[in-house]
Amino acid sequence: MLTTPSVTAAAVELADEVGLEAMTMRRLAQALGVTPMALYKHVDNREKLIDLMVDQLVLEMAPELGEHDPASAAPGANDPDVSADWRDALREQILAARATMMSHPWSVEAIQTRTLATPIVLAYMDRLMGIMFRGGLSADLVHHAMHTLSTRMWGFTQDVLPTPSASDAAAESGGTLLSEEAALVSFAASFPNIVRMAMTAPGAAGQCDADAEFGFALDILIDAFEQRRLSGWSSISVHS
Amino acid sequence: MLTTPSVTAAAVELADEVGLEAMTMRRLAQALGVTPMALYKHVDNREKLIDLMVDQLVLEMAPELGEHDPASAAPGANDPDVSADWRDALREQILAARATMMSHPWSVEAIQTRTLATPIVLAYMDRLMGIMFRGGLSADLVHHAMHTLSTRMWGFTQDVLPTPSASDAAAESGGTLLSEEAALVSFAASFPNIVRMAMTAPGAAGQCDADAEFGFALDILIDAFEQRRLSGWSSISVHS
DNA sequence: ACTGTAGGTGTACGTTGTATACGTGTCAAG
DNA sequence: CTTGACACGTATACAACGTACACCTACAGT
Repeated sequence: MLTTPSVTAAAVELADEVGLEAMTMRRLAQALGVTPMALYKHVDNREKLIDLMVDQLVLEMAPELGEHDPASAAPGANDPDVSADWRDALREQILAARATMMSHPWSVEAIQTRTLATPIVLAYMDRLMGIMFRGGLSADLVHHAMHTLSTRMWGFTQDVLPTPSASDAAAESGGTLLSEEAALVSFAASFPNIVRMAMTAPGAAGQCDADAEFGFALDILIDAFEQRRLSGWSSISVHS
Repeated sequence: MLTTPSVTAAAVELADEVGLEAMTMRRLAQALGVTPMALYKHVDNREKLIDLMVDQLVLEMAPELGEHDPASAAPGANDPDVSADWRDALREQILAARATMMSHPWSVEAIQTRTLATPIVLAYMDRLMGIMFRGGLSADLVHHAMHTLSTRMWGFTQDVLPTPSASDAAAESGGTLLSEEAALVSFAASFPNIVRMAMTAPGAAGQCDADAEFGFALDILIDAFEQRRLSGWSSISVHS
């Protein structure tokens, strides 16, 4: 028999295989050996289903967030231990998120298209804020930090650095057909800085280490937050 | 008569009004007083059309990038003047991008879904890198900086901080119907840190100043890059 | 035994992107 | 002047999508 969790799990599995866009209600139904409309007895619609998928992801990376009983839970029950520095705790949590997200390629698109947060998502964010509060950050700073982290709090960044193929450069050169080599020369003339970066940066000639890039950026942010905590930063004094 | 630029311009205008998703080929054709299939004489398909729309946006915010003649252009022709500090130049460029992007709400979604960079997009990135190179950053650091900027180099960040309504909290409390007030209490019990942040942070009670948040984050990053430039940072020494 | 309901099916509608075939006006070559 | 190719818009059609609606059917509670 179908249940909401079983449908969600199947949806996750299907999205893992074929991607989010190709995870259609019809294909999902077929994968479950069932009629498309059967899904709607357990799921409001496709959007809500994706909400559920994201929830499952969050639970996968932080199972504690599942036992969520607002009535009986003591405040702060979500909060993980922070014996060490809050910075380590935050980094660790975010890298855990990253590990999960990276194993489900569709999660990036899924999260970016969510408009409303589910309780589980809220619990995750609450946990992140808890770490910062216990680290001594002001509410003001926590607020700015959460905005600054943006999608990085989910362990990913939208990569916006394309690796254009040589054929792109060829296509770009006014329709003139060029050899691959000539195309590269033309490309270098047009975008000298891109070429300079690609040729000179260590490891950038091949593909770069996404984890290292992520860690680089994350450390910058966390260190900046700590620095502002120490100096008693406040958004008010900054106002123009 | 229809032309590729006129179709693109109409698409931008339509997307401005109804959003990217609602900018369908049929509606666009109707807006142009033409049959849907007529568009395909000037545009490969919907995805490519969105590419063109993004190009138009980039040209809107940096018209110089349009005169792009690889054969005759001297290397560095794209590069803006950097009489002042490279940091100011970079910030200025990115804030200019932000101004354009914010006036076209669909641009965020559009950019995030692009997979391949057009020459104009490459020219924009090349220009950003040029600013950094002329500021004295190493290729290594420029590379990391571009990754770290991520979508922020386009002047936006995906906001991932929801403002859940009270009804969400009610819906979340096990299906029990609660008064709005009771729902808020329940919410506070479940997500103490979110509530603490919302109640305490200046301006966070209402809605927060997105421009200020963006500037806060951007300054953190730019300052961090400068700091690493000064200390002769290299990615190699960092490797675990 | 009766009846409501949970959970599945079947059919159908409106909407999407776009392939294919068809016109028709313009302009260049013979 | 004719002709024929080509650029540009049209008409029709298809496959796929999400999902509303009506229906069946088996089991639970009275």
